[in-house]
Amino acid sequence: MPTHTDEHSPKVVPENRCSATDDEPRVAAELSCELCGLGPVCHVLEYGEEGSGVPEGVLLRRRSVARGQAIFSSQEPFRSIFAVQSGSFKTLLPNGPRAAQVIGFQFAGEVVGIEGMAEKHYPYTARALENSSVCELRLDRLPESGKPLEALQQSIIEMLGSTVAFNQELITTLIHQSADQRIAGFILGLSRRLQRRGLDGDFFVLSMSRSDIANYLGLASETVSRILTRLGRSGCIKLRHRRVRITDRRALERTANG
Amino acid sequence: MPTHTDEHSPKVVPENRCSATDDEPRVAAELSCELCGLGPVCHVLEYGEEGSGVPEGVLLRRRSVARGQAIFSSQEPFRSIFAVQSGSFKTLLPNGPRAAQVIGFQFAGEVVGIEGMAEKHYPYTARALENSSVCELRLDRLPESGKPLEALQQSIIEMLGSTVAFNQELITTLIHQSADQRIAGFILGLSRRLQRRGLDGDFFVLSMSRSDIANYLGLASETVSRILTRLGRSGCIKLRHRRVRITDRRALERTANG
DNA sequence: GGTTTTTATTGATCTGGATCAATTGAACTT
DNA sequence: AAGTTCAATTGATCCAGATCAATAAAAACC
Repeated sequence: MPTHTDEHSPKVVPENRCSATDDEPRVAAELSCELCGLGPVCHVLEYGEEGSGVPEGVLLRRRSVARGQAIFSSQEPFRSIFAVQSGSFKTLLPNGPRAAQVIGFQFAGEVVGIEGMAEKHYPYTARALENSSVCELRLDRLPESGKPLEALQQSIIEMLGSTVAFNQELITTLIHQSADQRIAGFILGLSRRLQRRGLDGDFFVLSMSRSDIANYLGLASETVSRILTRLGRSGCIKLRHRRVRITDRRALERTANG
Repeated sequence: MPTHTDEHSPKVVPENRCSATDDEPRVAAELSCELCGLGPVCHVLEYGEEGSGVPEGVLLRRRSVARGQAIFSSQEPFRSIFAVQSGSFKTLLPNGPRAAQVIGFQFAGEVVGIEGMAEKHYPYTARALENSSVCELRLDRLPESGKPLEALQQSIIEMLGSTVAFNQELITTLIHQSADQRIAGFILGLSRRLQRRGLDGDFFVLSMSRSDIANYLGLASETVSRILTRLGRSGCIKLRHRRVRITDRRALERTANG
């Protein structure tokens, strides 16, 4: 009988919870181009510059994506890379008979789909975790545009390089870290990524489910749940549903480093 | 890392032969350029063509590397990508206070170091597992050579793309597969990679230690040892010291798939 | 050759996190 | 407001693989 709730805490929000005044952010604001990871690429293409002569819509297009909808699917022929303008996505690698493997999450300002450029087909599916919007860059139309490719390719190389680095980090994490370390590190990672794009890194919404997190980190969803509440009890974070507030970053970092 | 598909038949007779008397192969033969993963790149640069006009030694250089020696180290500024001509290497990601993480193995015909191109510094150290030789391609000298970059960059993009794909596979493996599956899959993977370069895929030498394998697969070295002998007892492989012969590929594949 | 050092095998025990199972709670529908 | 459905929490149990420990076998060295 887990009724430790009522006796001592009348109507007060429990310690490890966010205060009731923290409203859910209704619709995420779109990120400005300066903070976007596609920035360098767009700059090469002279978007955002005055009188660039390239008609908007040929190479660059904005789309909104409903929660649960995919912007592209695994095996589809490659056409475009996308930058998240608002909202968030998960990427899924098909995994034979088993359920798909979550191999990444993307937030505002981050780029999805470059891997497709190398392989000619998207290797994974990208699915919106909430109502979102993206910038689509039609790379397959680039030759027609008459733009020089060299600088663009260099940007692509750099983006692929950071993807490799990120994945190698993840591999190390999966091999060496305990479940607690992984989850503390995951929260910190999200926080830093949001901050990099000028968003709030201390209070944010986990747009993905517990089982998405579990799948991504190689854990059971029950374990994720347990550890999140434990992190709440130990004062590192305040957690309510999918809203997280980092209350003791130091302690969280200590947990992440073992 | 698997890069592109070969259409030529093997020209090199590998020294790690299939003799019943288990002789240690003394010095592995060097791989021909047709079977090398750098092939497309070299082709772009018109190496191997008659009268290419580019003096050998400016862009391309051959080096031999003693066992235990590093061809480049993590954090060093990027200069070259390398193709393994003979022998084998492991790549090591520094991992804070802990021992370095093995993030990959490279064999004849495979390419090492491209990730450095994106980051301007090598992210990892590449160390020879045995006496080996490499082809060094001085990409930093490329601008001076007056060669067009576009096609080369496209090859780099493709190589980085397959690295990403390979790592994402590895992540899935680490998350979903049991220790037995990982090791069976590891052996099969080595076998396929050797075959792709025209080498013997049924009998080969594990040039890396049990703990290198363990580190790479996220296991304890004792577990690797135990499972290897178990695979031996079940008739999938014959194992003596570091020499492996695949005796029942079917069964091995069944083990790898669970 | 013999001696030391490193690497691998095998056994015995222990544990982090998976799995099974039962509620509880949110978010949609109507 | 009351179902209905899906996500999350919490508890109890179990096991794959880590860890500890003790040889054994290669490789390296003199």
